[in-house]
Amino acid sequence: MRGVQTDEPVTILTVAKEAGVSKTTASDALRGSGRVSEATRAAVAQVAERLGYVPNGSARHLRRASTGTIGLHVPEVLTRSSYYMSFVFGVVEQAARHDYDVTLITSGQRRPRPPRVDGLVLGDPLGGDPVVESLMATGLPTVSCERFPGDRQADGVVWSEHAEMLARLLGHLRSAGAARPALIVAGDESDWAASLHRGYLGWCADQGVVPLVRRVSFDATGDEIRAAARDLLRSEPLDALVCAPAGAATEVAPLLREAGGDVLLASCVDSAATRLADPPITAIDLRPREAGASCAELLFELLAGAARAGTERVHPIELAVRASTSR
Amino acid sequence: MRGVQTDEPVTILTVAKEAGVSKTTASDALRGSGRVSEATRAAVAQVAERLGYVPNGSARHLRRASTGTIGLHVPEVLTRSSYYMSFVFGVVEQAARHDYDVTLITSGQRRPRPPRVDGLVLGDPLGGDPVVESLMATGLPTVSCERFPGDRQADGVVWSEHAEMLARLLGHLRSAGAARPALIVAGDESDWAASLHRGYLGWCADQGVVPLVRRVSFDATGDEIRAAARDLLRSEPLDALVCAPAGAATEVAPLLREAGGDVLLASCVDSAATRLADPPITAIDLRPREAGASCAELLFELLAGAARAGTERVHPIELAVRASTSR
DNA sequence: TTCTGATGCCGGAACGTTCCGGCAAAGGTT
DNA sequence: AACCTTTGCCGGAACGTTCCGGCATCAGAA
Repeated sequence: MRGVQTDEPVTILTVAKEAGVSKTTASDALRGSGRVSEATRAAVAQVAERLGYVPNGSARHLRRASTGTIGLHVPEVLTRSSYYMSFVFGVVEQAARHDYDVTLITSGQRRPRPPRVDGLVLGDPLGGDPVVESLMATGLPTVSCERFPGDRQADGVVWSEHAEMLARLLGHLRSAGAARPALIVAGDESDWAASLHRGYLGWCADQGVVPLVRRVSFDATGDEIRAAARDLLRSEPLDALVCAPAGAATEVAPLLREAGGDVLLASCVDSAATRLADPPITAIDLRPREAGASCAELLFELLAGAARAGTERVHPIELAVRASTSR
Repeated sequence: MRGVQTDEPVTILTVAKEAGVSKTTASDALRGSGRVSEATRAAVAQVAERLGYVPNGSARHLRRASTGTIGLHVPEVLTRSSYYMSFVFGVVEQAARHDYDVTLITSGQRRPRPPRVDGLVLGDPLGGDPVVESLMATGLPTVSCERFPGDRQADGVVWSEHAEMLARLLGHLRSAGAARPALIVAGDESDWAASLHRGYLGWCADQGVVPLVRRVSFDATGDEIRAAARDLLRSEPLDALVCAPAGAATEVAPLLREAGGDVLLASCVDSAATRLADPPITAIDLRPREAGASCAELLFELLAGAARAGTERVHPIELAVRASTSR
């Protein structure tokens, strides 16, 4: 059995002819538009099903002046992080549900003009990123995951309560015996890092704790992060350390272990690496796949006019407490 | 500045009119088809550039009876593995280079009929996977990464010399003092695991070593893999362990450490987790991103007729020797 | 009966591109 | 000079869909 019939494509004209109606009626019946009797609609639908009719996307998009595609941008620098990978999958999955394709836009390739897409999803837009700036300037409907750290915001924003969750994490550390948890966090070019920093300072102020922060660059290497951790270990008697950047916690874990001292360790980004570390590392699960899906969903609502520009949505995140933060 | 001109789309007719030629000539000039003088070609190209002309993909695909999209399938069970994520990015990147979009096909969603794509890339097709079977039956040009463990093969195959590389790894372990390296590997539903198993047995036969293998399921959990490792530790005095499944090595590392015994450890799949483990774990770098790109490239050559069905290509992989395999 | 409006269906145009066939002019060959 | 070939360009058709406007038919109201 060779499988499907590859001989000739079945178009709406084939369906119409077979059902004994005009192409207009066939189209209306299948689309639910126009005026068609229930009997005809059912008959056409059945014929379409039987023939295995699949509408030609190109023709539809040409007629409709849409592309059937959304663009997705994630910061190039962290492309390899599993967070963004999951995020991408979430977007793709949700887009597929709406019969949309996704075109990946990387910072790497120069982008002289707006891409042929109906809308854009920006994952963690960085302030000052020229590609993001140019995408925001296209005027296309846009949804960003986390706020854009600039003057102008995207038409839709999906964000999470990072500051609040960090406060919960810090509270957990304190109840586990840490008097003064330290923080390693990136600069304010991403709204996520900025929120964490702000949340940390706020918690410290509330609790009467003297802040202990080291800042690293957004695309910090393992060496840079270890240097920051070593610096913390040198300067103070450290009892707990929260690492914001993805992968940072696993990178400093060996350092803390060999330093002895029983330092509690937590990460602001959960991943397979933190889950499988020895001991497993307490982390904030950002649920990236669901975040991606949520961004895509909001974009489609914007495109359909079901949501209006300026809509913001909170994406719930979770705290996964593990062995690394118990004595 | 509001950015680009969103007023009215610039089509090939706009360009033609502006350049003072017909749409046919404009199209020929830009596409490089037909007969156009060099002077005209340059003039049209310049006008197109100036007006920021971007050809309408839908119209082109409609005319050309192509979709401008390729489908990509990866096993659902390991979607979260960073190997597949990198693989996907490799495919997307290469596709973008050819002005193609990529639609992700997951095993999850039921797929009643062939998707509207020009061709398919199958990452690690599993024998018996119904989705893979149905995709292979569509008759669409298909490239698989690793052979399909069934009767019929894809039109193009990109594969790596896993058996040979494993032999090299085993040789390295032996020269590091291991007399009888053990192997934890999945069953033969994937060609990759089957090759490793075969390669291991071959090496053992060559070297006069008695094989020591434990098999696990393809989507083995951490528990299943740890159970296999514990079983090995119990049965024999273990001096070296090679873990085939992605992530398996990092899962058994703590076990080996607490067992003492100084067991050498290596993984058949490199990842951030193995690189960052403590100590870093020797692993085979499958270069997934490049593998994805290679699959996509082969598919495009098949589509263009530049490669013929049945083409096979070897994708080079590398051995990364790290601290986990030295005494 | 005739008018009105709703209902069910349809023909044709349009979306922007590519490509087939054709036509005039220029150049080359007998 | 008559003929053929090449070159450069063009008009029109086609891809498959959606949608605007129109045309019957029929039921109910006048």
